[in-house]
Amino acid sequence: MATLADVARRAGVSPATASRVINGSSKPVADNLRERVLRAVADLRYVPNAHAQLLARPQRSVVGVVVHDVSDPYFAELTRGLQRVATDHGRLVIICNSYRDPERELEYVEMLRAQQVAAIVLAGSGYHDATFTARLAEKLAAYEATGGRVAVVGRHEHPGDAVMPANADGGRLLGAELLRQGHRRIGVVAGPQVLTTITDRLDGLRAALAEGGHPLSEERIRYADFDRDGGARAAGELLDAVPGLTALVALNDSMAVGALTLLRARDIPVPGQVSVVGFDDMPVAADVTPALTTVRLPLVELGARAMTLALGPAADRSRVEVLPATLVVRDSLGPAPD
Amino acid sequence: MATLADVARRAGVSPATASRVINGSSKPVADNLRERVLRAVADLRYVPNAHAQLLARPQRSVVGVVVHDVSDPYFAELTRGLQRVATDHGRLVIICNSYRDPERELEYVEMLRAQQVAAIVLAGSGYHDATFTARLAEKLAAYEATGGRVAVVGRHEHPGDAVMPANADGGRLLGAELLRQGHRRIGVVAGPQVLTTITDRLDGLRAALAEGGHPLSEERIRYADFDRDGGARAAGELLDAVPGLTALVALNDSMAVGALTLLRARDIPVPGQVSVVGFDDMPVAADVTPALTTVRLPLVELGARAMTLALGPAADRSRVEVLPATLVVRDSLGPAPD
DNA sequence: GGCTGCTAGGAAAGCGCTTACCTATGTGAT
DNA sequence: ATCACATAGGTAAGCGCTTTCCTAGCAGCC
Repeated sequence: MATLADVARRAGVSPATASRVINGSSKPVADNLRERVLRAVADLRYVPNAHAQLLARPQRSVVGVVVHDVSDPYFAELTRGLQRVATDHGRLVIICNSYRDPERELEYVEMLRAQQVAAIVLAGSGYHDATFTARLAEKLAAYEATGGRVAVVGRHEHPGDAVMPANADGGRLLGAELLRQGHRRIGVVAGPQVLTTITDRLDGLRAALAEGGHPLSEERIRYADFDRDGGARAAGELLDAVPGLTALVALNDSMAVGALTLLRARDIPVPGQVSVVGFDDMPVAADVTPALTTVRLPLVELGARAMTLALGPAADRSRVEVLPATLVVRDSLGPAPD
Repeated sequence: MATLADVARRAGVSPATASRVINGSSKPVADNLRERVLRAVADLRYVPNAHAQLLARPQRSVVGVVVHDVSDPYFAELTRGLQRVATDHGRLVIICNSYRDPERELEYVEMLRAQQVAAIVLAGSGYHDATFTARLAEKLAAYEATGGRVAVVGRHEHPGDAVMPANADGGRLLGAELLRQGHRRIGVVAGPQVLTTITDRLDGLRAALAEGGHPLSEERIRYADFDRDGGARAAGELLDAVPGLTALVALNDSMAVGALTLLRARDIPVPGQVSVVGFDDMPVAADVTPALTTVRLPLVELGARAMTLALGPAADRSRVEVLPATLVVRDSLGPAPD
């Protein structure tokens, strides 16, 4: 690897001068020297060593992002927003998949700190686990103490900057619409109960149903894995457990698709006999038949805002932005049968 | 940020000793000293500066990945394989989205070189553009000259290690199956013609049809954008241009879904009147109605193999692994109507 | 022509770490 | 008791870069 010294030697100047030319320093350099340096750079295919640069002038050029899993469409969208803003700021981004393992999340924060990243964005859902939350907060504080910036998306663990989707509002929208269409016997296909995202959505749904005079009873909620199979299984259990069920609320679209699959397998018409609604408005929601009624979260925007907070000027106090949820009406929800 | 020197001072030892206990060096250290160092590390929440470490002992801990777009399910899957292996090797991964912009790809290679990443994995499709290919090869060579490792997935540009999906075989499988089911008037919804992935798939399809005695005529191919809208538009044009068309081959699943949408909008039964096949077997392929017959590519495996090559021992000569494509039969392909 | 005052370029320190090399201590053998 | 040797721990160099500080050279002025 060619070094600055190599370039300087070849150009017949001091490393200081070479550095000044390469970084376009404010200090003026004679044109002939400048040219010689530039030629040497080209000849040697010199690229400055980012680590040495960082050591000499602490100006971080990489940001870290911790998500549950980039290959999940939810995080793929979120990440797109994060990346866009990071790229606009000239930053590279390290993406870490925690696969919903809190321990791994902690490890990654540590590794990112060691990498001296400019900022860490933690995306995903928080956990109902006080011990973990405390340890995470502690690690983040240690990182921030060294000048790092932190922003979280969709989770509450951090006392600083946060961008939140209106999960509870989304649940509320769904509940209200279901009631409006006459549904009373409603089953809920929920994800893992430890995730705050799930409980937030559920809280909104509960509130809307209670306000409408038809409170949700706990035995009509099934906590399952956050994917198709989990959705199908939970839907099956609910169908068996609740006679006369007219609607299924899945707390994300993957589970809703699973529920749809199960209903088709049982030859139950959707929405003729049972309506299904999802959450997140993933691309798949529009592609299935019937197309899913769901709640749209501005994921790209959420990611973009989070990265903007993380990379923009630090605020003296914590900023929390909430981005609205909207109902997307498609075919999978219809009026309740008599 | 606490430094090694801080730790050493607090523990009352030299930086050398502190370094030795922290890195578990082979040199033995007395237990009481070791303990004091460890306590100091804990007290100060010391995390070694990865850049300084890298400068002192050139042992890269980060790898770079360049993809078209992580939020595209194709790359999401690929990336999952890449990440898994990188994580197993204890490496963090920087993911760069080129958004199919060759210029940006080049820039990223440069930035990754500056970051001294241990390896660069270039994923996606190559371009039919000799100038670009040469420039890319040159940049990669410069990077490799500094000890970096390079592997490519799904592209031919690199003289070294490569992992390839059997794109042509996939096209061939589709062609053969179409013929077997009696289809003769076949339209092709292709992606951008500059992508080698597209032309490879097309070549396989062409070969199979030609071997079956029904060569594909060029006016039955429409090059469009690689997404739903492109697929819908191209499908519409083909339907209008080719009377009696009985099958539509889309060169990826997104375009196939677009085609399906268009056919439904025109009330054309699938596969009753027109069959549709896709490529890639993305999750959505199983979710649409009718479920898509498509070609499965082992994407996770492809990514994993590429990262394994990139992180494993260097070979003296280039290794090219081809991973097989398989036909996934679902409902969207039926026999040709009379 | 001699002085001041500026400027372009170089020398060198230092960022945080690892490690080769050296010193001082303790051990065992004689 | 003396010496040789092994060994724990320290000293310092150096990784590649930036930047402060300094020097040498020059122009401009009286």
